[in-house]
Amino acid sequence: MPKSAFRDTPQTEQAIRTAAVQLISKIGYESMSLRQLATQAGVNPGTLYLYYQGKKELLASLVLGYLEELLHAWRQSKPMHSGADMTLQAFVDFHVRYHLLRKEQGVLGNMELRSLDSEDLQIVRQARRAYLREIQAIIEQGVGEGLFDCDQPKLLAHILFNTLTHACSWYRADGPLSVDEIVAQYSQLALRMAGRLSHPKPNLIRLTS
Amino acid sequence: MPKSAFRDTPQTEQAIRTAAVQLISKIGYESMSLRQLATQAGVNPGTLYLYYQGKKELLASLVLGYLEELLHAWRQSKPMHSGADMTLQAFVDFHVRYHLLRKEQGVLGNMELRSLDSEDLQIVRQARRAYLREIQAIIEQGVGEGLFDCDQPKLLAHILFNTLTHACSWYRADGPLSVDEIVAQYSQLALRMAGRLSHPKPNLIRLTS
Amino acid sequence: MPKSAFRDTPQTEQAIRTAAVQLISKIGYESMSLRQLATQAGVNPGTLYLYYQGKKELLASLVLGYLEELLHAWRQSKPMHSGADMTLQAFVDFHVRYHLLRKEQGVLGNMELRSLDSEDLQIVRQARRAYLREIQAIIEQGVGEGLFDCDQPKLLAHILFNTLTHACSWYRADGPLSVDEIVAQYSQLALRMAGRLSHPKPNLIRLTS
Amino acid sequence: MPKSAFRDTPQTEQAIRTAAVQLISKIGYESMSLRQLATQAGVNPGTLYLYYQGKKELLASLVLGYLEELLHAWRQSKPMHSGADMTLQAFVDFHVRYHLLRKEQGVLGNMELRSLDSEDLQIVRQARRAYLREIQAIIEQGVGEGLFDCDQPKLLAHILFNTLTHACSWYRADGPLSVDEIVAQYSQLALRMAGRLSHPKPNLIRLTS
DNA sequence: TATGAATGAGGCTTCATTCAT
DNA sequence: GATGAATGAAGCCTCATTCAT
Repeated sequence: MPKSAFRDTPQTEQAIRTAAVQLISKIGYESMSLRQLATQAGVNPGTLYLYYQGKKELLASLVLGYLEELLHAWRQSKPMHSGADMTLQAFVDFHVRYHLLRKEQGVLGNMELRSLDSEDLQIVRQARRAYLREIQAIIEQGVGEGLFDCDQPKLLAHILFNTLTHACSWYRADGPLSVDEIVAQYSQLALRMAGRLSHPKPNLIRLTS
Repeated sequence: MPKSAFRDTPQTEQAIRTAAVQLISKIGYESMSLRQLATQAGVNPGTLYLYYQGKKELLASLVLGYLEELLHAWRQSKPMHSGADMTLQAFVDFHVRYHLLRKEQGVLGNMELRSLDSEDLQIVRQARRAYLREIQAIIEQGVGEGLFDCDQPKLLAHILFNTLTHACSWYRADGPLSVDEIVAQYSQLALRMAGRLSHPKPNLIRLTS
Repeated sequence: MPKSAFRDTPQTEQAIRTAAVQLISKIGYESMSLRQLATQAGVNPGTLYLYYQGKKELLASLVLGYLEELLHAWRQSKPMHSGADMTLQAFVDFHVRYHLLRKEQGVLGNMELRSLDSEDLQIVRQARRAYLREIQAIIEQGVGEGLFDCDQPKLLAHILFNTLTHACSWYRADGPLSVDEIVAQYSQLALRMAGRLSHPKPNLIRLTS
Repeated sequence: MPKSAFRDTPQTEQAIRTAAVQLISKIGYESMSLRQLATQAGVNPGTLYLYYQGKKELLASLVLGYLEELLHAWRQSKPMHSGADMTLQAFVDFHVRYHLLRKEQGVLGNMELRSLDSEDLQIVRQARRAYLREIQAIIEQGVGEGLFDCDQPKLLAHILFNTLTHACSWYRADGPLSVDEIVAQYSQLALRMAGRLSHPKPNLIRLTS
């Protein structure tokens, strides 16, 4: 499983990115000082500027990297030729599991992006939209198949993303629920939110995607 | 509709609180400087310290005030002697509407509270738990009545709070959906998440809560 | 034993003065905030300005009061018609005892007066000089009587004042030396510093002061 | 004449230390703002924090440096194999001259150390004690040699330090007394305070310290 | 006489950032 | 590619002081 676009990034930059994600998830982006980050990454504060133009660009890059990797990973693991209900379950499994195992990344997924420049913001939003479209597509497929009932697939995709990502804000490895159990919970929840019909209308002939 | 404990708060303090909520919702707590806040509130920076011991205590007070007012308002408006499905709908209606009309407050409901002292944090968490218990109670009532299907009511309450509050992070007054429509969407969603049974098992005699 | 010029000072002002001396001796003049002082004195910060024009004037008044009271008290207790050696001993007894029993005042006696306005400074210095002249007079009397040996009486007075007042900076009520023992130590020291002659030159007729 | 441990300190730090000693001696530690200090040292306020953790640590370092340099310098210049009276005179000569030529340092020697952290305070006190022990040793040697009469050598050392250091609080280069004359005055004073016996008891065999 | 709310200035400190080496 | 010293701006907070009541 490739580490996405940052596979062959120099060691120093990886150290910075890893340290940044950890720090941001622990104390928040605004609270993280670049001195702290540099210390944690084991480099000099000035070094950060060899890789990023400033604190904001670093954040943009992290969020973007997160979203791109997420999308990439999902595309790798999503099932082909499945019914929408199966695909949705696969998605929930993927998304929740991905974040529970990378709790630090979760904060990037739910982060308020108020700190970004509007330019960076647009790029990030685009990447986010690409991922949301994947969810939306599943829902629309399900509606088309008569499996789901949803009249605002785009909105639901947005809400689902928020709800699923939220898992990692309360999950504790030593909590009462295992990862599998949590995934199961969210899986059920997602199907319900999508209005999965117990008895799909089988006769309806769907012609469009 | 009571304005909570801060109804008869001195004019200056109200100005501070209002300005703080607006600023925090716009640029975030960490990004808000007390100079900014003072300017927006129309007072001198030093004046803030006549009302709060510091920036953190201000945040704690705001979040606490928000949670207490929220709980109070809900207790005022919640229907008595209704079935759990009706009550849940009433709750969604109340909670979503409340936040859509007070978008700035919404950020307080979803805010990471990393900035708080552990003492303040505990108080805030307690207030939050009190509100979550209200949701949990509805779900449990519904399960008891054979209307809902949920084996983790506490968790669902937590998730519901997050999902519903999330509404105000994307709602635009000039967007395509009206408040009523949004409320309807979330209402349906909430019922689904609670596993509302189309055909509740009427004959089943429930003895336990 | 009258409390000097501040005998019939209003209760509030006395509370302020007492609190101020205590606070200054404990944390220093610069470190003492007027809020602290007001709190300790049990009054409102604004009230201080009914009695003093500002922080500096308060200090000037305290130091002045201290010096005047000191001079007054010494004049009350100094022996008449004694030899200079007896008088010096009486002085040391008085001065050291006075300060050991009023440790807080001691700081006023050794305080750097850098914070004062030059006008206040002059007044304070004048009062200080008046007290120093008392010491100087004793020394000069002793020299005249052939009891002491000192060619810089004014300087010695200055040094003596410093040395004796210094006592209260190290004295602890629970230390190994009693007040009486300390007084005895300083008494001996003072006589030695004044060059007390074991065998005063008795035949020398002194005509000048 | 070694410049102590701070001889080969970077230029910037030396500028800070020098400026700090000057400012503190002129207006006092509490009154000195770090902005003032930075300006005087020709650096940016933030630069101070590259060398010291805060204002208090700076003071601790200055006082400690002063005491260590003082002790070092004295150990360099103290005579060997002299009688206690000669050594005491050498000490007074050294100590008074040292401070008259470095009036700014004098304030460090007499400073109230209320502003220090208790940890720093302990270190400073230890350094101070080391220097006082040098004085005490001279006195005790003199007593042992039958030259001095003093039953509280430790106390006398303390008082002597205060009295001698006090010189620089009134000395003016343009005053009536030259440095040599002042040294002579204090030299006589110190011998007297030590109870120098005109006719030491030569036959008395001293066995104890 | 005394208060309490408010102020403007300035305190110490830390920030993101730069740049010569 | 990386550093360490330095900066200017700004952070939170506290100060002495004023003034309507």
